[in-house]
Amino acid sequence: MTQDATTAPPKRIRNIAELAEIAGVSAGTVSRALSGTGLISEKTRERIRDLARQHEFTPNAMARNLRIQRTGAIGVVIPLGHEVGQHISDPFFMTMLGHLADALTERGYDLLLSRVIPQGSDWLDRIVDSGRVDGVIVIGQSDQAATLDRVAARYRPLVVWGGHVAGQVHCSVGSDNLLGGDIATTHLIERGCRHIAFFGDARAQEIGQRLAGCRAAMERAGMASGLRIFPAHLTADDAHPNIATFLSEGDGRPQGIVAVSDVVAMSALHALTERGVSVPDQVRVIGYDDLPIAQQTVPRLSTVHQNFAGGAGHLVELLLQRIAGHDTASVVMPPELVVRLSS
Amino acid sequence: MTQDATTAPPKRIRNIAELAEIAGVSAGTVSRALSGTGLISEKTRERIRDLARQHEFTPNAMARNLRIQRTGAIGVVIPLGHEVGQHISDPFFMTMLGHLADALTERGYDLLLSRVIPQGSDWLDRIVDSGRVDGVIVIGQSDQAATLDRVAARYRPLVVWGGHVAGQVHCSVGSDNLLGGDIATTHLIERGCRHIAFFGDARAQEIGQRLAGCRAAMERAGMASGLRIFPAHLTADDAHPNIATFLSEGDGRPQGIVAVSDVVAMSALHALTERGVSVPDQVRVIGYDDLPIAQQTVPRLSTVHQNFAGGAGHLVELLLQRIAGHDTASVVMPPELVVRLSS
DNA sequence: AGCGAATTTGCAATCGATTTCACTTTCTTT
DNA sequence: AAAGAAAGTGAAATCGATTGCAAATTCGCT
Repeated sequence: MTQDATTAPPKRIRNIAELAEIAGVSAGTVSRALSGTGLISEKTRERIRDLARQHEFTPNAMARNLRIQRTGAIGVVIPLGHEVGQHISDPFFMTMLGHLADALTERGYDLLLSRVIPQGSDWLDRIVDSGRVDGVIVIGQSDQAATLDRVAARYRPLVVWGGHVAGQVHCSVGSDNLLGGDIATTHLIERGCRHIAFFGDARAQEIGQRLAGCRAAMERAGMASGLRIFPAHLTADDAHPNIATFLSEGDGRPQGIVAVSDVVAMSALHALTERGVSVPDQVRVIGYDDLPIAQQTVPRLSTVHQNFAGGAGHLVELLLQRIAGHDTASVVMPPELVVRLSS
Repeated sequence: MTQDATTAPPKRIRNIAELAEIAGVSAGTVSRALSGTGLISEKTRERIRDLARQHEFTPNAMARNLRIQRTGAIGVVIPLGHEVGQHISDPFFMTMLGHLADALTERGYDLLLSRVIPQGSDWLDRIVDSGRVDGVIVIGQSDQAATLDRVAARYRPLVVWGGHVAGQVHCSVGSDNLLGGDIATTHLIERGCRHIAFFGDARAQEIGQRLAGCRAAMERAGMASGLRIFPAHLTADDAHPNIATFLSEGDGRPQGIVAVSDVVAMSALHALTERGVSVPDQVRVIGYDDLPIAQQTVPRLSTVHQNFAGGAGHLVELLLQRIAGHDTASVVMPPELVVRLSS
């Protein structure tokens, strides 16, 4: 069985030393030729690179990482804290993840995905101390603000997607949830809603902020008592029972729903239409996030736009700054009201 | 500034040797105590573990990986080949990714995400040869079957989500696309459609198979000439122009649409309702995948169910088998017709 | 041709944990 | 109490690439 030497190598090279032997040089020289760093003559560099290509040899990444003390990977953590039922396939996470994958790939980093259900308080320590990543991005604060602050105090390359509160230790990127909740509610008030229902579980920090914004708007309009809270989970299915309760209140029920996310809003929309309640005529609905699906609902969903692409860019940018040893301030982006047909 | 010794360690331990010095033992003993392997007395093990906990010390993963020659990470690759516009946030990828994350985490593996736009034919080689992962899962064959086969011939721990064709080299897990296309089409025929439109770009292997199934069903019904093909992209926005063309055919237009995915179907639904075409009365629509969003459309989408959870489980299971050195056969799962309200 | 300067290359230490082998300590058993 | 078995521990080699330093080669110039 004869093989073409240029396409099928006779023997697989396992490490830099073996290639060095074939090339008749030392391991150090091979390293310099392949990595591009260090002084080396153009001639031997080309010769060794050709040889490496012929033998389909790639230097072992683990050894390299150990030596240069960096991994070239960023950990992206999705904590599913207050929401046991919440799944990683939630469109919100996925939209964020997609943008992060783009931004990180562009800068030459790999993305190590961890989906954790925080138990105790050392879930994040395990990740940052694992030595597998150069930095960590946490998507969403959930109800873990204390843990985030504690770890951030000792581990610099950490940034978090979420809300900002005065005095927080960790560096965060996110939109102004207070303002977001406010403009969503104000919008419904302007459309004539006197009683408003807030669908969301306020144990998560960001959501608590949106609720606060919602409250502020109601108070400003002198309608503080018109706010009713339904602790809807973020999963689509869980919204249905809440809708049932909601409808059971008959004519005294709220005329507007401020949903904590587009997914919850979508679920509410669906449950309402199924029961013959017309949106927006009988009940107005507004979501939060402005995910791609918000444009595909019937009627098309009004919502509060969060700039995910920009946010992902900020997250990565700030993280690289922190990896480089610089200090960074949190970023708060302004949310934007997008009025479509559901409100 | 006095610090509580149990919560705030005086000095950060950098490696196993430093901890060994504090404990008054050798590095080897610390390794044995922490890793759980090897003979060691229960007493010293506990003592060293306590010490490690106090000092918040975790052994360096890169060094460990280098020594034991495994990374504990699986590469998950999303090739965006024939669909330039296709985004990682496509719900299909995300659903799959979510299930994979679950299955891998459960088995103690990390997930290294790569989103690649295949250029040339070495995109996959770079990943499998990077030395950063113990195995690779590719989500979707796109139009890269040749590359997959070539790499699979030399790199064992590789499994692919997608269709199966006779003689293929790589190990795949997926549903029977031919049958899936067939039952979707047959269903529309049974509902009285004489002319049928196929929305999808057949350059991708799986989609070509679905189209073939569609053709087979039409021929069996003696309606081979009633099939029209629209090369719709998988992105939501791209479907609109196709719908426009579709509608411009007036009364001679097809009465049924076989969409290549739920996303395309959703987009079609939306475009149709927006133009006042009633579904399913005037046009029947059936999707493919049965993503969570299929239950949230109006009207709720009929579709061909793919078992993603089971598929992800199979992918991981087979991959681990192959990592262990065993050989594995491809898995073809039966698709299932789910009739809801759009057909 | 010869000398010093500028490049290249080789040698060996290093990153941090694992593991074999040899040695010491402890425990059984008669 | 002594011999043998069993268990625990330490020293050193190992995984594979990088890099500071020294040695060797090439180059330029008179």
